[in-house]
Amino acid sequence: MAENDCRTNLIAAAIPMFAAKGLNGVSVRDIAREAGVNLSMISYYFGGKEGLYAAVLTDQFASLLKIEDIDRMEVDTLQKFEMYVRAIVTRYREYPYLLRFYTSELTNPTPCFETIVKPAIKRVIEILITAFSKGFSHQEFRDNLHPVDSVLSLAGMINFYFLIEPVTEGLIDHSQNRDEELIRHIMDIFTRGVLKS
Amino acid sequence: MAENDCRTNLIAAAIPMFAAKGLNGVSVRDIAREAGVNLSMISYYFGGKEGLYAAVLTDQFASLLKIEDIDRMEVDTLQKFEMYVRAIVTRYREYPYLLRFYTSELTNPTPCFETIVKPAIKRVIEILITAFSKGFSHQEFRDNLHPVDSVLSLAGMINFYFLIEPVTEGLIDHSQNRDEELIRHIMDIFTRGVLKS
DNA sequence: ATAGTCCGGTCATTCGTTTGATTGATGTTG
DNA sequence: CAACATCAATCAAACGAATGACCGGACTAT
Repeated sequence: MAENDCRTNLIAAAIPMFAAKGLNGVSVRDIAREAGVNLSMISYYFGGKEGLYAAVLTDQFASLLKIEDIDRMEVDTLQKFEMYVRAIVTRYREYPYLLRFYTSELTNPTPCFETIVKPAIKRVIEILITAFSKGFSHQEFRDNLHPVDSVLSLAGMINFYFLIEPVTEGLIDHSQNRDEELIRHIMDIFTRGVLKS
Repeated sequence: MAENDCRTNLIAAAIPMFAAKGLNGVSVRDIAREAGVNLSMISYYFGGKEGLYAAVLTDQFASLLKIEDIDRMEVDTLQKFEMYVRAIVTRYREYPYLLRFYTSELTNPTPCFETIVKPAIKRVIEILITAFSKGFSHQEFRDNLHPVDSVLSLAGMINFYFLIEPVTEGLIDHSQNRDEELIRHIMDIFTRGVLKS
């Protein structure tokens, strides 16, 4: 049997459960049963329920840092923004539960917020601000734009689209088929919104 | 003694507690203690913990329906969008915990989501879509825009700004002083983003 | 009096954690 | 080679604490 099987099974089982109901909405017994593993393995491998939750969050948010790559690329500002939007969409498709942890921690923060979630999100926002400021100093954007507001507008458009899905599932097709159209749409509005004339 | 004092105190105490930690993150004993009220009053007035939570959500989301007014006003489409953004900002200032319930239910839905939260949010989105479609048929907006995507972009910009506050509090001033600048900024990007050339 | 309101106390569950025993694989020693 | 020791991994069982719900009685104002 593969080593660390218990550990792996526990994390795999915990991800969708914590994502759906939050840290306090799931019991360790439910997780252990779902993982097909003995209850005490949670304390054994993770030091307790919160440790398992922290391991899940670490796993999920590690993927977000692929966005670091954008910071190092030699492309123009608007291309960087499109790469960001594309990266977010890709992340949420690869990690269907990431956004749940993202917003759950923003709304009902646990001790993991300060240590895991906030640094990861902050890093992404800072990368966007840096990109915007560079374009701004090159006079690409309108003078009266505020870098943080502008960047948060873009981030809001793409993140909110996924967040609001439980409400809009009857109004619009949220499948992967439409991702390209969505990206084009958001970049279209944002580009015309910030570019000069 | 004021009538319904217990009931009122319980709701008032429960709002910030449920908002901060979610339905499962708070115990009825904590709420009762904070309200200065006997524990059994929760069952007496609300039939249990979930009943109290439902009462809190009903109270919070009732305020959102003031946005219905926008639907009936005889102003042009872009003005309606600005009224929406203004209404959202005003709601979040008057009800500092509304957004927490909003996103908490979107992320970790309770039985209240289908009955209280989803209908309220859906109604607001439909009002925006109606407004957009009207402007669209009047050829105000660019042809290749999708009504739902466009409307969600606007809603995303303003809602995400407040949602992300715990991360950006060091980067930008989130006080009420800057609300007008924020509204102008978002409307600026959105207007240029959707209007014809 | 009596209906509405409030309270202390208690119920059965469920919670997260811990214990002590057992397993099986590996290494060590005579 | 055989007997023993060591170790991490796993298990069933149990722990005490906390949970949400509820009961019967007491208070209060009409």
